[in-house]
Amino acid sequence: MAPRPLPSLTRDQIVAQAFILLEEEGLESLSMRRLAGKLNVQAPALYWHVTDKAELLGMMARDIYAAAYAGTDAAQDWRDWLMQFGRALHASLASHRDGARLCAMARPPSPLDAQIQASRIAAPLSALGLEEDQALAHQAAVIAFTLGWSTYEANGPMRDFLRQIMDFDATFTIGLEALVSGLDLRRPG
Amino acid sequence: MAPRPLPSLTRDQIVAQAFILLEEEGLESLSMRRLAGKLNVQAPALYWHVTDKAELLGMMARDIYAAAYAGTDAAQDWRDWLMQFGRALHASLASHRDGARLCAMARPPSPLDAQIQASRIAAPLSALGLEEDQALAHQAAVIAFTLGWSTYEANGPMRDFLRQIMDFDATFTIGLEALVSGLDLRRPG
DNA sequence: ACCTGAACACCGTTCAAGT
DNA sequence: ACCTGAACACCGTTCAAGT
Repeated sequence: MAPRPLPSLTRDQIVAQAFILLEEEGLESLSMRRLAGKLNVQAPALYWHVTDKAELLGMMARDIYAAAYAGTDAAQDWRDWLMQFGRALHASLASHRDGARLCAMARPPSPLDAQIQASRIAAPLSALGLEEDQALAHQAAVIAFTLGWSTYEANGPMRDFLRQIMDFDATFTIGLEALVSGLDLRRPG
Repeated sequence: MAPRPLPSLTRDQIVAQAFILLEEEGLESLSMRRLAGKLNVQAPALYWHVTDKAELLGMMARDIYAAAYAGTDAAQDWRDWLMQFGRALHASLASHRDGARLCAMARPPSPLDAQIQASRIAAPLSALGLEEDQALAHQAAVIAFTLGWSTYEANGPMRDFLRQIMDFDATFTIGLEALVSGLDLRRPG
């Protein structure tokens, strides 16, 4: 009765619990009301910490991408970096139920200054010798391929069908290698 | 042959009206109730023609893919076919509001026999000399890349951000070319 | 065969009011 | 500052009943 404890909600707590709920029930059942229930709070309470559900999903997607960057170690060259990053993103998307669908529908949080953001994103590849334009284009290609692939992988019936006719993980790696090799061909020199 | 007393609903009508509603209001507002309203019918009436909303979305996704295949003409070789198909799919996804998100969440309709379906899908590339395994793997790679790319393109804030730092269409084509070239490298001979 | 009316069990979000 | 209670305007889906 009357549970009014000192620790109040934080955005991090909300996101963490949202991931738990996602794992347990799937994206369809990830509602603000259920999430609030898990946090022993009424649904409107969430709106003090978060502007709307889209922002919450955006924060979750941000975490999934962040895990991919964190899983990409120091690389020999930009091709190595892209391969590592593609595999890490693939793993990160697969590590959360409906991770790919979540990222497919999430809007990016806080549109900061585009140029600053761009050079931050390009930084790891720039450090390996790519110009910023190329760094962004190549990374976008790898993300698109990986997100698209993971989308199919996350689609139950589609996955069951494709599993019967190909080795899913091996074919992903082959495709990723093909993409990175192809990007290499376009390099001057 | 036998004349019907009144023109009743058909699945095709429902799908056609769903595309109109999608264009006008977006995926968020594509509800069974609104769709029924547009068809001058009550919502439960739709459930006589369609098992559920997921099936309806599946039929819409099927049409989007079908347009991509229809937009792929006779090709010189399998690389040409993949390039054409990638561009046609890109165009088809972009031609409907939220087309990529729709395909990302739709489940494929009617899981027929996997082997039969597989050879149907592989047919155009098999005719150009690819073995069925390669045909499926290469087509899956192109679809994944294109769907993933279109997903970002359809994401309003993300698109606005990326537009500032790259030429979206040109970079798509470059990535697609890189992917297909890279697949070519893996060909024996 | 095909559709309506009414209902069930939900949603996201707002907002005055409490603490 | 942080949360509740109550409400608004919706959802997808089921099902008995009508035609």
